[in-house]
This record gives sequence, C-alpha cells and structure tokens, in this order.
Amino acid sequence: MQITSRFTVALHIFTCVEVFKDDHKVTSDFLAGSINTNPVIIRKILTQLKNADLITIARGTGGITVNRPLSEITFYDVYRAIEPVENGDLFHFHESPNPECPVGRNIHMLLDGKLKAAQSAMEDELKKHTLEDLKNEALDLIASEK
Amino acid sequence: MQITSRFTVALHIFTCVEVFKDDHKVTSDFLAGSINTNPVIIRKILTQLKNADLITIARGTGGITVNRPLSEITFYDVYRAIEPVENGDLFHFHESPNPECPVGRNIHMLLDGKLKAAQSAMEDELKKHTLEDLKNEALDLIASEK
DNA sequence: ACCGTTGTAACTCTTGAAATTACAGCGCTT
DNA sequence: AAGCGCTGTAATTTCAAGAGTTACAACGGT
Repeated sequence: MQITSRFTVALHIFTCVEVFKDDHKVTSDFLAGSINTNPVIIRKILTQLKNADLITIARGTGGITVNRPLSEITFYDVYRAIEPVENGDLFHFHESPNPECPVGRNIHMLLDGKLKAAQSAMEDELKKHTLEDLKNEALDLIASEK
Repeated sequence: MQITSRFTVALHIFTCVEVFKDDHKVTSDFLAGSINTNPVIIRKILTQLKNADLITIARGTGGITVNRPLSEITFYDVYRAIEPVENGDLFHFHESPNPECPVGRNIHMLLDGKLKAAQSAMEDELKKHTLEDLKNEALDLIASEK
C-alpha cells in the first residue's frame, strides 16, 4: 500500500500557484494541464485544501490564494489535509484478534506504541519542509535550466 | 491509504510462535484462531516470510522455525518481507506530469529526495525494534496478567 | 445576460486486500 | 501402505478506494 498520489499532486499544485501566479490565472484546468490529469481531480483536492483552511478559492473568476505565509505551511500540513486516513493511523491493524488468546488480547498493547513512533518519525520528517522551501527550490531549478 | 494489516498479522504470528512453541504445535489453523482470520491468509503470509528466509516451515508435520536469532530480526525485516510496495516507495507519485510545464518537468527532482527521507525516517524507526524485544515484552505482559 | 470557472453528484474502471472453498502434495504415525 | 494432519496454491467472491470522466447547477465578473 502506498500513500495516495493526491499528496504529491497537492504539492505540485502549490508549486504551480507560486511559480505562475503573476503570469497566468491558475485555474483547475490550467493545473490539470501541468499535472496531466482531470480538472475534477484537481478541484476535489483544492476542496480538501480549502477545508483545511490552507487556501481560498475565488468562484466566478477562478484563482487560488494561499491563506498563510508559505514559510508557515509544512509538507505535513498538506499531508494531513489530503490524507483522510482513518484515525490518522498509517498502519492498519488486524481488526479482531482473539481475546481468549494471551497473545491476541495483548498484541495491540505490544505494537501500538512502536507503530505510532514509526509513523511520527515519518511525519516529523515531513514537518521539516515548508512550501517556501519548495517554491524557492522550484524557482532555482527553473532558472538553472536556461 | 494505510499499510496492510498483513504486517501486524506477521508480527502477531512471530509472537505466537515464540510464546506457544513449547506448549502447542503452532499451525496455520492455530494462528488463524488467535488472529481471528482464515488459515489461508496465514499461509500466504507464512509463504512471504519463508521467501524472505526468515522462517522455515515443516510440511507434513506442520510447525514453524525461525531461521535467525530473534535479536537479529527487526520489524523492518518483517515489513520488507510483507509489503510488496512497488520499488519500495511509500509515496505514490502522480505518473505523468507535463514535461512542457516548467513545474511539471521538475517536480520529481524537487520532491523525490524529501519523500524518500520521510520514508527512511519511518523505516529506521522500525529497525529499532527486534523480535526479541517483542517476545520479551509479550512474556512480561502475559505474566503480569496473573 | 453571457461566459469562464468552481462545486458536486453520479458513474465507470481498475486495483488490491481480505476471505473463502477446494483440492493436490507432503510426511509423520501406526 | 494407508490414513491423517498439515501445507501449498489456484480460483473465486466480496468489498473498498483511487482515479478518471461526464454532466450540470451555481457563482460572479465583464
């Protein structure tokens, strides 16, 4: 199992918004073109980002505004906005171990902490990168192409 | 998206093998009872563990033997044996960003390293725990029940 | 009032996990 | 050598979710 591509799509969206906002109106159609997918997919992701209060979307006109300074939005914020994982658990535990078995009734207690730690390690790593980093690195890369 | 419950099932299996090996013959039926699932599910997971050279399975008689000292098998070893993630990538990247877009053709280079780092952080955390830890903690927990 | 855009519902396609049934193959045990 | 318990595995079903697509109502500048 893998984490949905919606996450990388969301990061792609933010990058496009920042790189192109002065030159184009960044619409879901425009984004769909860069990401090479369907505009509706983009709109659904934008809705999730809006619900997480990360962006504002203008109806009628179209156009996306980021609500907070880029330096205050981490990859983790985007991840949490996008991944609707139940309880936020990365690891899916088998549902109903047998309570009459000594191992079965204790297995959760044995593993939960360790799995949570592994998940947190990943999430903490995501917190290290902000959208500002992403924007700057994108601009550098594009500039160096010439 | 979540990591399959097969991973926690595999850890559950190892725990049972260690806790019960002197008292019962640990068969896929027995394990299925503790884990509360179907014996065939167990056998498939056992096959994966066998292919990864972690265990040996006796045909005819039934019974599972762990191939290495428990202290030398980490959660990560089990994870890798179980999770058939393509390329081993935790994050699924959107397939085909538009190469004609400056962002589209650079997005992989921008994100790959960061995503890999997040994945590695999680995996390194899994490497910190061995099956020996798991066994000892299980025995402690069970003993403290009485 | 028009037009470009967003918001959403409804549907399809595909994939994969999980569960289940069925049965062949293996190897002790007697 | 025959029986029995167990493993190995194929085939099938069920279910959930991601991804893509079509269609259309709602919004808001021009």
